[in-house]
Amino acid sequence: MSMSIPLPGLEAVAPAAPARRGPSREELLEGLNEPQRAAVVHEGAPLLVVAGAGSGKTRVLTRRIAWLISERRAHPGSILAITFTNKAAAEMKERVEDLVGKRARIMWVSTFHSACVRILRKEADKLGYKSNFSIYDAADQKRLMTLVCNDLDLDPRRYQPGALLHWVSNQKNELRDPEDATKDARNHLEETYAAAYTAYQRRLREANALDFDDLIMSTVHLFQAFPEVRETYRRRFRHVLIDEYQDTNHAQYALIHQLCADDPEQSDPDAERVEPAELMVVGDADQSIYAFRGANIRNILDFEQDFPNATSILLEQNYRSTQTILTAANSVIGHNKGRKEKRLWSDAGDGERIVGYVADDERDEARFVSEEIDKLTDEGAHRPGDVAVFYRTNAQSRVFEEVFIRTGMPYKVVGGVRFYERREVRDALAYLRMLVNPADQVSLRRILNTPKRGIGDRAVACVNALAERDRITFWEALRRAQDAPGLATRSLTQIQGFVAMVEELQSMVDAGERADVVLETVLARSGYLTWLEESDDPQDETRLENLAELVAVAREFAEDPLAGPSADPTDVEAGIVAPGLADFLERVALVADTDQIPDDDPEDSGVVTLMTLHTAKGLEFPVVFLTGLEDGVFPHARALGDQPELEEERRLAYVGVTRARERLYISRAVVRSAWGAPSHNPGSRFLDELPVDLVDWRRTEAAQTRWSRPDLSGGQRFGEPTAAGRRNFSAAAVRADAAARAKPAREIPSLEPGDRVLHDSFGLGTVVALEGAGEKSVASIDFGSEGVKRLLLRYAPVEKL
DNA sequence: ATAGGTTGCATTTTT
DNA sequence: TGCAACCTAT
Repeated sequence: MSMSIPLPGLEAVAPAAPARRGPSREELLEGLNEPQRAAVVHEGAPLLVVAGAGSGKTRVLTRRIAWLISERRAHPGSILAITFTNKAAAEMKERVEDLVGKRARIMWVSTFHSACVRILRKEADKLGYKSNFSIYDAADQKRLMTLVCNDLDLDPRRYQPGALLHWVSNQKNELRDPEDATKDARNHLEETYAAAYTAYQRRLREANALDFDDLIMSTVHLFQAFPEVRETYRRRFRHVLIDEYQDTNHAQYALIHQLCADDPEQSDPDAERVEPAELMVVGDADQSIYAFRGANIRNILDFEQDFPNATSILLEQNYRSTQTILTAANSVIGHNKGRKEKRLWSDAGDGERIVGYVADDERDEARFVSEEIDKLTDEGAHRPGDVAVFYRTNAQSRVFEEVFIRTGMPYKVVGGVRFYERREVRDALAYLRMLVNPADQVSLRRILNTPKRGIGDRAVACVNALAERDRITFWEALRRAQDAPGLATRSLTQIQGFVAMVEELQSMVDAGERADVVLETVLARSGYLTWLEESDDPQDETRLENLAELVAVAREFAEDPLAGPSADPTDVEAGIVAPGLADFLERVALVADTDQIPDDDPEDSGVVTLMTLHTAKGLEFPVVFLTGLEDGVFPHARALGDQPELEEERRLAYVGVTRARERLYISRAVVRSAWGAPSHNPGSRFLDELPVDLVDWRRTEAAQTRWSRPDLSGGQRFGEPTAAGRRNFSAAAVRADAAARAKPAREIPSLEPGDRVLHDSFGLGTVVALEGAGEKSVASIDFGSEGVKRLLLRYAPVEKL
């Protein structure tokens, strides 16, 4: 009989007698309001905590976990808590640890993705993966999809990798595998998409890689296909807590369901019935702003139907903002249809009125913001670090930066190009990834000729041809490059040098060398450092610094005994594993960034924070400027004609407003330059949804139109350069044509159907047909997986073999 | 192999 | 307008 079996290692560290006396009941409930307490002590049925903005949901989560451990004697290893960021997970863990001590460490507090990776590493073989699989992020996905598009010879104008990936992501979020997608394709477009999905997924598998969406989907599929595995985890996790439930997608919902709902098909009917885990989800439908990424607001709206007997608790008391700000927020969000009524309230008093400003243009708006911050700091009321400026799109940050630089206002833009997205950082990580997982073709090909070592497209094509002929991985083909037909001796020598270097580095990894040491060796041995050092591009200076930073991150990681989301603390504490290179890579793949948000150090006055509204979610600032409140900007133009999208924009506005603690400013520009031409924008409809008496308009449109009326002919004049650009286009085409004609004709290989040829980028091919003669001769050549191409022989870099 | 020109693109992005 | 990716000419 299979009783509840803890996972290996659990008993080993289960503290025999926790010496430390836990917190008392009173301590755990101290300072909580009634509904918060109810949520903390709730037992049994699934619980939905509807937590309005600033209502103390993190407190509820941490206290509840502490309560479970210390009052209800739950084993910490039986707790699974899911948050949306690793940062939030780390904070939560720390806070629980403060309450109940070190034993809290063996809880699983992580993101969906980290938790799934942990499960998948253990069970990878069941799905036909190796446990050293790579995790592909957006950039890797794009590279891979681009390869697929070339493979399938898709018209790049009709089928863009980005659009295909978006579609694939949706499929995965809906748990639909390539077969499902193919089966249900309704038209040619969908068939093509499904074919791309199929090929993309095959390539991922060949690379022993999973993308972000796969992490969730594969775990769900694993639990579906292997009931005994599912049961293991169902038995293990007796308490499941999910934060930000409104942002879950269907796949994540399914995963929760597999763990926490009644299991109709328990694998062993004789087994003692496993009671479903106790589930608590926390969220706020009004703050659901990620539908565009697959989040499904229905998950939270339908919770009570999805989980029978569910109860819900409403947290409406806000501990963050003034009543004025909350009334404004309630009023705006009240315009959304079909939402469950919720009214935030505070006993902190009304506070300041909201300040409104209508600017002439975006410059004027930025100037107003800057001056207003100056005033606040001069008065001593606030420091720059208290202030945040929010906007709808990243492009809007530019004017603020320009004006802030000029006025000497210290600021920081959060978002934009991130550390781990920088080219040099990605290169370095690609090296590390291919060392751990040589099948990882995307990483391997990225660094094969970076820095330049004379392994160009042509050599790659030859090796790739060999890989396909012999059905081996690209890496295997590199090792056997001497067998590759058509490979120049020089290229072969280079490849052999590369292979030797990689094998040497791999032996370091196999010996368990620390991540930072491997990284430093990679950078030195590959010639990457020398390459940057010898470059005269001033940007490469920064690149070197970034790499130094990356090494520092790796070192810090290697020295942290509890590092690595994959490293089960259970194992680490038992001395089974130390964090290695693979763990470092996992951290880097799953953790967005080293903290971008400036921390609030009371010692210095800090800097103004600039960010998009999306990034602002979960944060709070004493002073908030909500800018660009114009129809077409915010709400965004693409949402104007669409009710659901408009409601999501409104939730975004709600999120923005509720970030403010004391002072809220709202502003808009009458004229705003949007890519080239200036446009006249009407005020945001959200402005009309604010109670009039709450807003102190410092300047209105009436006041400003009197001075300057937007000049429509001016707009046309601005439009002209575009037309000039169009003319340019044809002139350039003519020039290019002339240049082509002037160029001496290249020698045209005489070909016959059946001839074998080598093409610089398509690799090996067979001539299928010929048309035309002399300079106009065109050959149709079958390049195998690259497809049949029609090539004008005068230009095509083909060589008869 | 690489610079320079050309084209096309332009919401939001916790993982 | 500003950029990034791509292509092409050297």
